[in-house]
Amino acid sequence: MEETGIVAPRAARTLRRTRIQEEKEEQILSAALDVFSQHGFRGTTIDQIAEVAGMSKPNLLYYFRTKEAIHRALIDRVLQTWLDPLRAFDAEGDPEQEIRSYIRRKLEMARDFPRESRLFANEILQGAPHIEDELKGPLKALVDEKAEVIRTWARAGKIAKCDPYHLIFSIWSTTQHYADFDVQVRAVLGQDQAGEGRFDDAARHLEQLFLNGLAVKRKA
Amino acid sequence: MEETGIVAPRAARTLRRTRIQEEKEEQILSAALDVFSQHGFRGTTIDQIAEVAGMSKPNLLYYFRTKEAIHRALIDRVLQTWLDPLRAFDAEGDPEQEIRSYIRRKLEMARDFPRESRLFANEILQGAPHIEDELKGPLKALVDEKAEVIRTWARAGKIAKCDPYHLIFSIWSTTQHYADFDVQVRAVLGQDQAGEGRFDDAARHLEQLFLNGLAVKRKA
DNA sequence: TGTAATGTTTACCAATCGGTCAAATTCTCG
DNA sequence: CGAGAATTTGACCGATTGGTAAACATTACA
Repeated sequence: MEETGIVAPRAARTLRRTRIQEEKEEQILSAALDVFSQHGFRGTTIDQIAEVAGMSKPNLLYYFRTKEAIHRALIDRVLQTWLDPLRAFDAEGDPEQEIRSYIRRKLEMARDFPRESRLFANEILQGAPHIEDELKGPLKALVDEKAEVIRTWARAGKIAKCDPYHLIFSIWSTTQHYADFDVQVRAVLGQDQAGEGRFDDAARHLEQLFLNGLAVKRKA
Repeated sequence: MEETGIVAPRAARTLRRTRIQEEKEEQILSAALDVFSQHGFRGTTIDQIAEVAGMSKPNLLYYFRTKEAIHRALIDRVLQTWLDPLRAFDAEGDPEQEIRSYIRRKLEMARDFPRESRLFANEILQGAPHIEDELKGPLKALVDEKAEVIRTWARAGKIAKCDPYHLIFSIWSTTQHYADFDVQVRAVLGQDQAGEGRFDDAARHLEQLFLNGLAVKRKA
């Protein structure tokens, strides 16, 4: 019946959102982000979310009627902001600077919103049952558009010829790796890298990698 | 009581494995790989595995006493082979060729063993509760060793100076992306890329990326 | 202040969860 | 074949699952 992710409380007659509604829904979504991003949709229980959110299960279900509704609300919200950096990709800008800042922005998101990244990763890993249409529609359209920009740069000789789609995949995977595989990254780097310094190192490394590669040889 | 992942059937008095044991355990592990890699540990039910394996739940539990035992057996097996390509990294070899074939090997694994890759990704996403020690011990040791090799190459001027750890992360993430994020990759590329051609494109792209970067500018 | 709408809790439900058990069946090997 | 081991099954268990019903408490607002 309901189509929206965020569902009005059952008893609600009005369409306006109360202060309490605002607060509680925020609590729930934050708690759900914690749990969903770690255990995936099926591995998450409503009781778990309710406990993290600090409320009883029926109370939680007063705001979101089903587990799916919570999940969809989260996914919608994340999808909306997740592609902003790519949207910011400017065809008129300087290629080097555009790529550099795209990498930096994606890396900042991995650092500042790791739960969102993992939620997305979990969804894709499970075969994207809830967002297949989003991927094939809006996402593909956006990537197609930006791929054309990159291709133009390459044709103009501003960057080396390359497959723009796989280039985008490479930027996505390398940056999101620091959110999704954080545990592994920490384990390998050891605790000397306890702080956030690894993100600066990663930024330097990725900028060099994408702009210069390993410089083993040159075509020209 | 039991420490091993693969548990001998309860009634077994002998230590030898029967032909049936061999077959059934293989069926179970393959089915479990399907389900675990898609839904993670907590999202997977024994009934599900049993159904995919084509046997009853009690029958399955005759071969593996608990859900955890199945999962551990799988993880152990995957961990063992997953790092083989990195182990093959040869300090004496030609840097360009070593990196090239490492990328190719990892990409082949993403193509041929996507379930294994996703199982691993799921485990890491969930905070690596079952393999933290493996990561901090054997994995870190191996990476430390190979990082030193890369550093030596850089010092000898054979490749550009770079952070070897983040270089390895980059290779891992870009290659595994084609297994873990397969749905997204397919969605973005469209069905024209229905076959396995995307792996060849990816190989070409990644070789160029890592060896030449985008060649926007040169240090020298 | 009163009252209707909003919010919360306790008790509960059917279905599914991981796992057990004993009986029934099939296999192996002398 | 026959006997003992190995395998398979159905019936079952307590705990947990997603979700509901209704009584109760609180809030907003006329």
